[in-house]
Amino acid sequence: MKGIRQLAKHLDISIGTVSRALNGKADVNAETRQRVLAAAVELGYVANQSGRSLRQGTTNVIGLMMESSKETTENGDNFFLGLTGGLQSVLSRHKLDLIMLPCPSDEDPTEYLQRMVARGIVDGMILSATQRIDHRLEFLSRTKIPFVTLGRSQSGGQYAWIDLDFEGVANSAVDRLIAQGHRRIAIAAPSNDINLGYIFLDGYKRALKRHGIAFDPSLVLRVKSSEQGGYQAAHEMLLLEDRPTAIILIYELMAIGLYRRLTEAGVIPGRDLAVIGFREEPRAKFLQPTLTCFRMSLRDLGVELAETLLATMPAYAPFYPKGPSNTIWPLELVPGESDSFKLKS
Amino acid sequence: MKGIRQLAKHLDISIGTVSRALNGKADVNAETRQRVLAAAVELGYVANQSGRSLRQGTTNVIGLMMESSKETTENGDNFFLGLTGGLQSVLSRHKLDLIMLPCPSDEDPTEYLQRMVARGIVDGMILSATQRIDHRLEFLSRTKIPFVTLGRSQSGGQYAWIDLDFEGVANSAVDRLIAQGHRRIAIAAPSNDINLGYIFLDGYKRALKRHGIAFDPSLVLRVKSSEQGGYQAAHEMLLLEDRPTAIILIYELMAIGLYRRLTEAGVIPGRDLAVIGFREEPRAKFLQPTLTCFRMSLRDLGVELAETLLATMPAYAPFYPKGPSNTIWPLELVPGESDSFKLKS
DNA sequence: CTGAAAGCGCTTACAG
DNA sequence: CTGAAAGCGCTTACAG
Repeated sequence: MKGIRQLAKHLDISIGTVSRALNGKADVNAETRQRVLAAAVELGYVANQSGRSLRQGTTNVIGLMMESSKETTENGDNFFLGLTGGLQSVLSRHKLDLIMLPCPSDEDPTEYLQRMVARGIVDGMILSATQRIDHRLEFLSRTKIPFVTLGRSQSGGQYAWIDLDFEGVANSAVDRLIAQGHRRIAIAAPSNDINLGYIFLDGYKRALKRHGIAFDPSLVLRVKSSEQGGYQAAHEMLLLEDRPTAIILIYELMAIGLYRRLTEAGVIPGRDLAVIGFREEPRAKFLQPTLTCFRMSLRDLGVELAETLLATMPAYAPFYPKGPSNTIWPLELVPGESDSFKLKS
Repeated sequence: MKGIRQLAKHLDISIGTVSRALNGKADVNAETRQRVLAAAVELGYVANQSGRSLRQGTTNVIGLMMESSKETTENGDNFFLGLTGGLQSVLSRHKLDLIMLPCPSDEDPTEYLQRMVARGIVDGMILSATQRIDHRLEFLSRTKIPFVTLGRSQSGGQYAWIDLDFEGVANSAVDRLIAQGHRRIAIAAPSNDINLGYIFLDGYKRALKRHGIAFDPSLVLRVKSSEQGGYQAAHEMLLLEDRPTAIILIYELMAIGLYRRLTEAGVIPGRDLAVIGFREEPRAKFLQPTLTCFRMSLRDLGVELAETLLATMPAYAPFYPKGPSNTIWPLELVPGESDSFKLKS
């Protein structure tokens, strides 16, 4: 005999009472509860999750899906680990555990997600790397699994999401560069179908328009979201006939590769070319000259993601009355030396 | 009605036959099996994991425990994502799923592990960041949960582990530096209680002894396993009265911070100071001059970890007859420019 | 306040 | 080859 039955026998009471005591139900004698709690600690008893899940229909587990693409893996990405702290601080309030689900790079993300959901190992999902057309969202909407995404999509209809303020970043960056006299401003955008690339490009176009500058497609450099991509972007930019005087990057690690290619070519950031990076990154802090970029708290973002998800789950919605929400997450400009020069006109 | 019952009703057969067909049991009529399989796909049926787990006593899930310490998080760590590909390629052979379990930095790792194990959400565990004294190993040994660790420990008695060949790295690095005329060789070792620091230090001492060089404790720089730690190591080294002519690093990202501090001080790696880094890292590939370091395949290591774990699990041991094993994982030296100069004597 | 019992969704001996 | 039934470990109406 094992499990709750053993514990009940040990205490010479019924398993029902043990369960109620352990789960903090009100109608349990205070002394009985103490005895049960003490015995549970003593015998190291913790309720088997499969038994609970089967009975309750919930697993008390929230999944964070990650796509371990080759690109991500090779370049390192502390993004997810950075989120977990904030996520867990919220989830632990409700005794929910967080697990990370790495989708193998050779498996279709939608199929992987379907498998995980159908197996019933999570009560809710947090998705990232949202694609412009993302079948995962339709699937989750259809099967009524609570979820929140980091990143907007054209798919999925009404759903909860949080996304970075790409529009704001594009505006700040373009305004700043134009104030310094720049007119030819390139951007390095991801070459895949991730939605943020499209959103950023739109923001960039609108910002240019506001300043009466014509959009030049040749200044949009499509590269991988990686250091190598940054290197590639610099390389392609240097080959342009009418070379831009400034560049905005849309992935944090691009700056490292970009600096390297520029250095090879004798082009000095902040003197010969204005560079504005994306998210502030410890690894990019060591760049010389220091990079102008944007700051945000991964932990706070994790908190917001968790609260937004819980707001969509009936069992927790009362605690988070805001309901399923869509949030644009602000980033704060951190001035560096990489764009601190006025263009001679 | 839902689940297997609904599927069975739809097909007008018993749930037992549905289950047997789905699970590939031999004693099912071929045509029946086809019908079941087709219907399952059509209706999107996948067996509920809680039901299976409860009945079978296994979850078909393997956990990879990660400690998202502040240090790790801030510096980014693609190490785990790099392992997942190899891990999953093995686990998927047996229809096992991999989940990553991030231990919150404010929770005791042993307690976190106990909670996860007691809840019964995994059949086996992969541990990392092994400490010299690591209570997790004793706990897992005691409760007979199959596990493998990345990193040796003094705890836990007989158990399966894989560890990097720190001794080999120390030997190669020291031999190489001494061949170039170096006698004062510093090392930057982690300041926490992680076991690899101790093992590396031992290897380093033995290598020095082999060459008849006295060990000088002041040349052991205890710093954080991060870029900042590398910066700190360079800083401390520059303050030493009798400055070393070479330094060996024990964490891959230290090189980046170290280079930065050296550059600030006008000390050029590969000319004024020989530097040998640890694991080859895409992020460190951009360093100039190129870093001498050690290469290994994270994917292959993932494969080995998974196979070693499965060898300890009765249900899978027949496929991996090597049994619970201890493996020293080799690393291959990749010569760079950072130590390619002969010391004038 | 407590106990006895039902039942969550599966898999698997067992009977035929 | 298939069906009927037991039972994995829990929680929770229900009865007292």
